[in-house]
Amino acid sequence: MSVADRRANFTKIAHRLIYEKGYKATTMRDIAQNMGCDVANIYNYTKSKESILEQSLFDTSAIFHEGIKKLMRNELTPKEKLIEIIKLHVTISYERPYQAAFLIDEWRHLSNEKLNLFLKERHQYESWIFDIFNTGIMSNDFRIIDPKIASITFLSSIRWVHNQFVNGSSPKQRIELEVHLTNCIIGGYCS
Amino acid sequence: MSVADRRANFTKIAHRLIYEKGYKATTMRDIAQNMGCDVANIYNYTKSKESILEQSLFDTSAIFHEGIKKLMRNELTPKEKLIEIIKLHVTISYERPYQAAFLIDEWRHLSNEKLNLFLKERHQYESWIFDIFNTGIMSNDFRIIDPKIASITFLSSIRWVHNQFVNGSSPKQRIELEVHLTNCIIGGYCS
DNA sequence: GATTTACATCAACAATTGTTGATGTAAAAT
DNA sequence: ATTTTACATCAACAATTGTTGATGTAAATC
Repeated sequence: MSVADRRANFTKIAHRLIYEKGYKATTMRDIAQNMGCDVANIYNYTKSKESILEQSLFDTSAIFHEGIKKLMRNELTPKEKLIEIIKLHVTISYERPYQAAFLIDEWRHLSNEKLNLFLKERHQYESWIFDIFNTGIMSNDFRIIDPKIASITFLSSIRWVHNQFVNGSSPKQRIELEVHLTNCIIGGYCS
Repeated sequence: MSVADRRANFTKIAHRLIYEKGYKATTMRDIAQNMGCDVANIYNYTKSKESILEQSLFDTSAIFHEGIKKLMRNELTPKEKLIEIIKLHVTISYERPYQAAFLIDEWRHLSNEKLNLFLKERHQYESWIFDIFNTGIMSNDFRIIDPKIASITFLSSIRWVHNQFVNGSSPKQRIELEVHLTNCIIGGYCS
């Protein structure tokens, strides 16, 4: 096992535990036990408990931002943009289900300054979604509805996707989920 | 302030804190401070920290079960049943948003025996939803889709509703949300 | 009026928490 | 061959945790 492998293994174990028990309920001793080593040894892999959460959150947040920025530049219709965003969420949730979950369940355990930064990033992401609905409603691509409610419900219906992938899901299931979500969105929002 | 009022006040404060910070991160001293009294005094209102969570979870779970049992007895079409379930979730989430949130976010902090009981209740609830989709797909009321995926996505899209009500929402917003959810469901699942 | 119930404070407990320092060894890089 | 990096253990810390017992007072019930 290489150095990189061992570090990856630590991260994987830590993320799995935090996912299963929650950040607060996961102790450094829990992680150590699951790695088969002493508590103090954990600090060879991470600076602190919070930095585990911190890195995961901001890494994954950045991936979401990259994805949405790319598709916002393209000349897609509002409907096509929503479909691309669904794909983005499914892909990330498939590739890193634990970390996708942290973005929803564990961000509040960040310390104050990091928390503010995180909330700022999240708000920006939500604004992009809002804009898509706002534009799409004005242009008659979507049904007439409060764009705020629409963007919130849209986000909510794709936020939970990671749950389907935490126990290992087949590529086929992934496609089926993506298709279904796309159908629901089109059926629910589009005119 | 009557005795009942004071107990209700304690419950309200405790629930708000647990909602905001999470069960593990909320200490008995936090609750005491927000009540303006000493820590030990809290134990005049509750047997233990866990019993606060326990009571909330099983109380609210019972309300959901009552609601769904009643509508399953009625001779409704699958589509009408879904609409009634949406109403049920919106109503409960409107009346007790914190407790609705605990059903999703905090149940895992129950101790072993209570946890098993809770999971059993939840599984039963999910089975009812599954049955509705299974029936509705066979009868051509719904589009052709894996009933398991359908029931999971359906539940996911109504699970978050409490978020809209935690900071006090107007009756008008409540109606608008209910209408929108109904439209999305009909558009997304029905043929 | 006497008694029970509800509410309050203080001090203290045992357990658990994240983290550090001292110390050592095996592997990698120079 | 030497030095640095990575990994490991042990003991201990200060702080925080849920909870209890002793003790007292005000309010409600009888």
